[in-house]
Amino acid sequence: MPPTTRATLIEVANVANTSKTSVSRYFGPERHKLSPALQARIKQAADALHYQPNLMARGLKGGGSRLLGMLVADIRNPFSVAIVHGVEVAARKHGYALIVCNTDNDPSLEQRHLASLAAYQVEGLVVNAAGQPQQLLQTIMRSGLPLVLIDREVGEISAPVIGLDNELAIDMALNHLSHQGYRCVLYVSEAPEQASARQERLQRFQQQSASLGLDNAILTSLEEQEAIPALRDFIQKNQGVPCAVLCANGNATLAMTRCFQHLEVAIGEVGLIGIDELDWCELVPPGITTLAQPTDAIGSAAVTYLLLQTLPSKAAKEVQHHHPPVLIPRGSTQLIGPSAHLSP
Amino acid sequence: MPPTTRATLIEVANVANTSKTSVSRYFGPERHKLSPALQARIKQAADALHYQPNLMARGLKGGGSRLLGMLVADIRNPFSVAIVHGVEVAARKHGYALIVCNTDNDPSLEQRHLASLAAYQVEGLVVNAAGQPQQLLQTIMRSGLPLVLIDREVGEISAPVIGLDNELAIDMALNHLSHQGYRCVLYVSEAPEQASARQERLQRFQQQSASLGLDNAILTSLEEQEAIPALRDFIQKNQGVPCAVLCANGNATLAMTRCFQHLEVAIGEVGLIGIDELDWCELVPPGITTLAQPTDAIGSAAVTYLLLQTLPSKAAKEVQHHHPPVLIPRGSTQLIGPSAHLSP
DNA sequence: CTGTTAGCGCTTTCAT
DNA sequence: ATGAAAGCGCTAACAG
Repeated sequence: MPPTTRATLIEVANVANTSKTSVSRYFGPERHKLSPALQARIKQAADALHYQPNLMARGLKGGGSRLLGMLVADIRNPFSVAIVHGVEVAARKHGYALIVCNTDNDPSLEQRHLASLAAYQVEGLVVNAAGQPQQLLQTIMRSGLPLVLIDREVGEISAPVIGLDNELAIDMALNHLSHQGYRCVLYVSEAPEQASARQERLQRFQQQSASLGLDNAILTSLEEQEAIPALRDFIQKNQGVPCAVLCANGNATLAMTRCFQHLEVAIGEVGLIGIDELDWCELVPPGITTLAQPTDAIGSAAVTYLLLQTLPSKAAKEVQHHHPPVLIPRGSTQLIGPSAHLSP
Repeated sequence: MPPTTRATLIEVANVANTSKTSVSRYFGPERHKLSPALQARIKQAADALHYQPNLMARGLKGGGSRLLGMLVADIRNPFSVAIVHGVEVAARKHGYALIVCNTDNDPSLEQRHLASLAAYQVEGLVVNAAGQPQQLLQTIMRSGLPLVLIDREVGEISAPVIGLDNELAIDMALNHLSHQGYRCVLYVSEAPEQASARQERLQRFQQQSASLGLDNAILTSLEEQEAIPALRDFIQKNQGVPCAVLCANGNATLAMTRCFQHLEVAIGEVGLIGIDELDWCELVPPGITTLAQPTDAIGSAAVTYLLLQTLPSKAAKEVQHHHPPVLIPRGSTQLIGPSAHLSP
């Protein structure tokens, strides 16, 4: 028994006593052009040999690889995973398999992954960038490979960016906080350089908190050494005023929850709301209010967009780029205790 | 500018005024056999054309696809993701890319994915099974494709199963609980049929809890309708005796944490320990004790094992199959309050 | 060192 | 309705 031996078209053809062409037709979209008799013979032979068409070889000729590629900045981030899941489901629905590369936020790894995805002849690329691989993406786009960016722009790249409606998200958060009676809010985000979504959120926060008449402060580090004193100062400076913290993403929510606990600040008394819904947000008493991202919709939109580019050059502008979040109110933005449970 | 046009070996050869072979050599492991002058010419031509070798075509001849395939039962489970990450890192280290398929615990999807992974000519398969795709795996193995199972056996398949040392994990949990003063423990697991790891853990629990002289009870459902009354009854029946709950995996920990909160049972007073470390375990007061799985080690072992099978038929039995967990003690197994902080 | 010549497994005209 | 033959982009002997 030889080591790695998969049956080939030819072997099937021989066993079925016919030609390569017919077997090929049998496994392609032209099966109906074969006589029932031949079909039966081929089926039998193929089954007997456990034949599986070799997609690599198929891709080589004309057929295309039926592969989509995806680059993720951090696969251990639940948000990223949710997006991957969305993309994968959508890809499958269209008959594509997905090859996922995780860059662990390493720009050089990102470059290498990008190169190898191209090398694998993927027919489309979904990129959640860690760094700013402009050059590579530029040449990739020029080569005609459909490209979609998730969540983050990359330099001047003119590919569509699909993701959360960041402005809406900030507005919803701020309105909620304001409506719940908080008058002053600390915005917490990772360093916003290099990530357009972070910039958009931050900027909108600055505009809107002002126009809503909310006092505001900003923290752009999640390091405990910075975050803990920042939170403490924020609360002290605003004694008597109902304060809240708005976390720009799941990581920020995690970090700030730790800070609250470290400082023994009562969650809710000082409000806490975060973008990104996480398993545990309902578990940390009294429950953390979140804005959930519609990850499946985003993933699906990404794939739809890619595939549209493949087709005859439809304008393809019908794909939604900015997806609205869903507010999940919990105790962490309940200023007055368990009353007023029915906030809008 | 034609749509999807990647440069080919031949074009590079033409531009560089040389032959296919030389260009091929340049991109293969024999670059050093080319004169510096030729190398320079080729490099220049390749750069100018943005040439990327086509891995599909390469794989077709002899080279192999340099692809590993992985099947995951539930990609949204943090444990699975951690394993994927481990496998991916290890694969990359050996020069392989990883194509990940998520089955969403759907056996029929699992079948289809398995087939397409084979079709993509992956050189090895890491499978975290959802169902029991024995037949397919059987024929896949017979075809000579290296196969490794993660965490769960599949029927009679004789592939190695790599994962946690389940018996050790249960022993560690029970010893810890016992040492902390708990005398009676409820074991919570999802339905153990179909998943060998669950069976092993459950069985070991039954043996060891008995031999340690601990009272025990078992719950094999995470549904609130069953779990809440079960937990309540368990506590009531053992009033006066220090009770604890042992969760067989992350899902169980999540579910039971909800139950504790629902019933307003104080975590710690009734102990709580779970297999699988999760982000939020330190956040739910007073912190939930866990046994962390060494996911990177498991992923790495899986890849190592696959690759060993590829090589000359070394016995390859040196790969570790059962990996020890790491105990992370927290407040949830602190029976007496914040004293005795230095448990072993 | 470099080029020539066969294919790899499959699809696809173009005949029959 | 079926088959023969010509590649797809690349690697791998085998000459020079």
